[in-house]
Amino acid sequence: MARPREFDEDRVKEAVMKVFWQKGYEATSMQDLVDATGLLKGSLYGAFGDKQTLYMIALAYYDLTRMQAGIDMLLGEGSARQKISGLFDSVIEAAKAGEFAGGCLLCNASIEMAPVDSAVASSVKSTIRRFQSAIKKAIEPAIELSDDDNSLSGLILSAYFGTRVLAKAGAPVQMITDTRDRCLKDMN
Amino acid sequence: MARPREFDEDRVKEAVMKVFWQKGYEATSMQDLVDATGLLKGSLYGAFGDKQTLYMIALAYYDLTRMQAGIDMLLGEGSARQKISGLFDSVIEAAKAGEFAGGCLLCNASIEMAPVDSAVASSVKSTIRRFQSAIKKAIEPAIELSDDDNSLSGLILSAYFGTRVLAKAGAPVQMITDTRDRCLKDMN
DNA sequence: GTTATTATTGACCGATTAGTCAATAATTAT
DNA sequence: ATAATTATTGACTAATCGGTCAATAATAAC
Repeated sequence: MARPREFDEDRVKEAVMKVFWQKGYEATSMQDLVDATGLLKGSLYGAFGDKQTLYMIALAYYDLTRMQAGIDMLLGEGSARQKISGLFDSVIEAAKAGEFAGGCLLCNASIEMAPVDSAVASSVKSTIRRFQSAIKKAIEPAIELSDDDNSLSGLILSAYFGTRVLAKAGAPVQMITDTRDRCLKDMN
Repeated sequence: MARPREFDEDRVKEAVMKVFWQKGYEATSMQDLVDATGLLKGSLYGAFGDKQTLYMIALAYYDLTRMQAGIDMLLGEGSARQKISGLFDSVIEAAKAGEFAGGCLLCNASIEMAPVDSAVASSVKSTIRRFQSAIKKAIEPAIELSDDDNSLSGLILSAYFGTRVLAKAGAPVQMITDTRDRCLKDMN
């Protein structure tokens, strides 16, 4: 009963996400999003909303695609060691591939936007909770009964975010492998 | 032989640093710096240079004051456990005090600027190296001879940056104390 | 074919951006 | 006093910012 859209919604979300992922919120202009999506400004506003809304959509899409892939891996087949090792290996691969300097949109959003945008803060916190839960489940079989699994999952979570920061800083990959190896050592 | 400056250089650096620390590079306007320093735009440009140069100055001042304080603590008196505990306690205190959401300018710069500004990248990498060296020295007395002190210092470094991210995301303080406690457990 | 509805288009807006500059002021050396 | 030098001032610029909107186009229902 109306004119149909000429674009694929997911392709636009993916393109928007990648721009925010790579450049951050403030450094991204609406023109950047126009260039990346192929849509004109009016269409972007009409279909999705303003810049802040687009950022929330990008964040949700990152959670749905990238973070969920990690969570699925943590909850899937394999030993605890394999899973935690895989977590850090994905950071190493991203850093080597130069995928946006090995960065993580969730991490970037935590630093740039969460402190000044409560909607971002609550979205980020929710993803972090799910992520830590998955880590906790993944390491459960490997820790001693006397151990506190909260503290080890907390350490792995922190270390994971930390390696994302180090990767962006251009620190040597060695630092990431060191971090990974020492985390694995805690799981014998 | 010429008109003397009316401002104290360090006070201006401190003010500039705090604005960049709190808001990041892109979200900070020259007007923000004018407001924070009390200097007019022309004076800022004349005395220090453009926005990018001011950011580098802020970064150097952060290193000189905040990071160096941490390094001095790590290299000073006290047991290894006390020092590493103190590292994370400073994050907890900053998070509780709400000091710019517990953030760290070095960490922010790593994420926002290092990937797009090689001068920032090299400055950040240099500070990170000094910081890890201090951590390594601090834990040396506490680790077994068979241990690889590189990997433990790498883990602590990653975990430290990670807690900075978590603090900015507004994650519960529990996550930071968990991380701290588990790091200390590795040093028995 | 006509109507209703929605998508696309690109010109347009006021505000803000980083940065410049000529005029003026304050100092020291002579 | 005068000259030389540097700091302060605030008006100014061109470009870019996020966001709007009326006109046009494309579809489905009737």
